[in-house]
Amino acid sequence: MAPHRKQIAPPGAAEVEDALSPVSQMPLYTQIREILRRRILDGSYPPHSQMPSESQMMSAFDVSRITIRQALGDLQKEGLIFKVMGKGSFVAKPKAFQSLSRLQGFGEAMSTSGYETYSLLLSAKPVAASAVVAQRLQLKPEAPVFEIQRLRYLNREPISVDVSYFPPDIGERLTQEDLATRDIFVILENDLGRNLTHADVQIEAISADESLARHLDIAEASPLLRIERLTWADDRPIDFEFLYYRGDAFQYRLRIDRS
Amino acid sequence: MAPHRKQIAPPGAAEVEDALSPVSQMPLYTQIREILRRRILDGSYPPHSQMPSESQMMSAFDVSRITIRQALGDLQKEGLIFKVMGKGSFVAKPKAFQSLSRLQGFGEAMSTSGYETYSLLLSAKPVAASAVVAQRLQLKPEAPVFEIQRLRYLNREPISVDVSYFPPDIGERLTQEDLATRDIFVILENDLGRNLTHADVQIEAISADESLARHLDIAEASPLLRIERLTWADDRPIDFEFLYYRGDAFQYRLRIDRS
DNA sequence: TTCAAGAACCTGTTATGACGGGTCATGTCA
DNA sequence: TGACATGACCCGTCATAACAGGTTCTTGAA
Repeated sequence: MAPHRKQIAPPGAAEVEDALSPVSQMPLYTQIREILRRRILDGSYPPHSQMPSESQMMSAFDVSRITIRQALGDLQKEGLIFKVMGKGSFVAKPKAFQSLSRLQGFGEAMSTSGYETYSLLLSAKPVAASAVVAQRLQLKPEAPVFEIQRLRYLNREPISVDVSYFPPDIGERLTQEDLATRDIFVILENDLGRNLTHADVQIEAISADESLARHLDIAEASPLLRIERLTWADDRPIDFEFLYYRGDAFQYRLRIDRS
Repeated sequence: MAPHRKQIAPPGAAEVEDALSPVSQMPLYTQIREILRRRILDGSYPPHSQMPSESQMMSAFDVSRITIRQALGDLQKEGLIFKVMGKGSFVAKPKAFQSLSRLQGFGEAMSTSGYETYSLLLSAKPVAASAVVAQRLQLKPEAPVFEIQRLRYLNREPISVDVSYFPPDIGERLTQEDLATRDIFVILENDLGRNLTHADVQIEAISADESLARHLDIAEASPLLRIERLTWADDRPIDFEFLYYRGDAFQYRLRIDRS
């Protein structure tokens, strides 16, 4: 048999509840995972409800169990569902703290708090992806990427250095936009029509090196928040950023729920 | 064949580099995952080094590829290794991290990642609440509160100083518990029957002062993550903490959703 | 009627086999 | 010598097949 690259749209099968991406390049388990995610988020599968069993999904999507399990496993590790042996898979309680931890651009977040922000474009040029950048953006090492370096100001004081990496096509389009006053998130969504879904964030503390200290107008070795943020649009990484915030001028705030 | 419940210690096979748990109940992939984790943590597989290929591990452990892949997949999810298609699996730069998506105690979070933690009790005594502490715990300034200072270790290295404030009744009961090895969260929930609901968190970067530097065995002015965390139980603030994490050894990770 | 043994499902674990597609070293040909 | 083709090797994806062990409902015996 030739299982590979089979797409999930079965010929003339109207009884399958969901028409999957017709000619998608994505793996089957990814397609199924996204369908299930959509059903959970739009309420088709309400919180605490039991999902169809693995064998039911095997029939519904016409794939093997290993494929279903990979999709479910992804959702489980995300925390969207949980499984109970002998019983089935269930929709987890939805996170109710999104108000305080929404994926927002810096300007978006600050302007709603009444702060005044703008950016100084330090550089915008194509470069070869470093190992980390390539891995995060799912590209080959040394693949061409677009690098944008900005210095962000809050109330006329420099507060952060942002180094962002984009796939080449996106980066080119961004240079035509007004990066000084507009958030990249807003440009990606409104002008480029990308559907931002979520971001993975890492936060740590480092010392400012000479370059960062000069840009941020602080002493060398001052403490900085270093944030690594990978933003996803429809399950494609679209924006990988290093953000260096002045430790004396910025705080990250959020609310965390006990599951 | 009867593959299930086979243990990994092959009869009289001395050439297998690692004698696996002889009569373990654990699944094979779990055993293999833990062996690989130990090799990474003890330096047998140094950071950035390439690990044996999946087929080599298949032979070495005498299991099928799906089993190896499940073990490697777990380690990858944890961030302990990363894979590059066409090349192989590699050991990631080690750095402890904690997910911010769930409200967890430090020990809870670390032990699920296979790290070893314990605490050294620096002090535990009643004090008068400072302005900030009183405001957060909704008490009058100078009201009596219970202060607990601990030095937390991760893999035998000091990683954070925790200063916690509790209402007096709670503080007294906590001193009777084993604060060295048990999470305060767990004690509050299980022993004191409190229903933890959420926490408000602030994160910033600061420089280590002399006292923190001495406790954490780092140079003065090294970068630290300073976390202020107010934990709530049924809409009453119950635990206010200052956490000072070494910037070179710890990071926070989270996923933020758009909308 | 009560209770225990199954039956029927469910997820967990594992083996085997296959093909797709990326990486890299090597050898061949111009 | 240099560019290119090739093959060995590696991870990614997917199918099929089994058995282990937990949950739940049915059924038959005491």
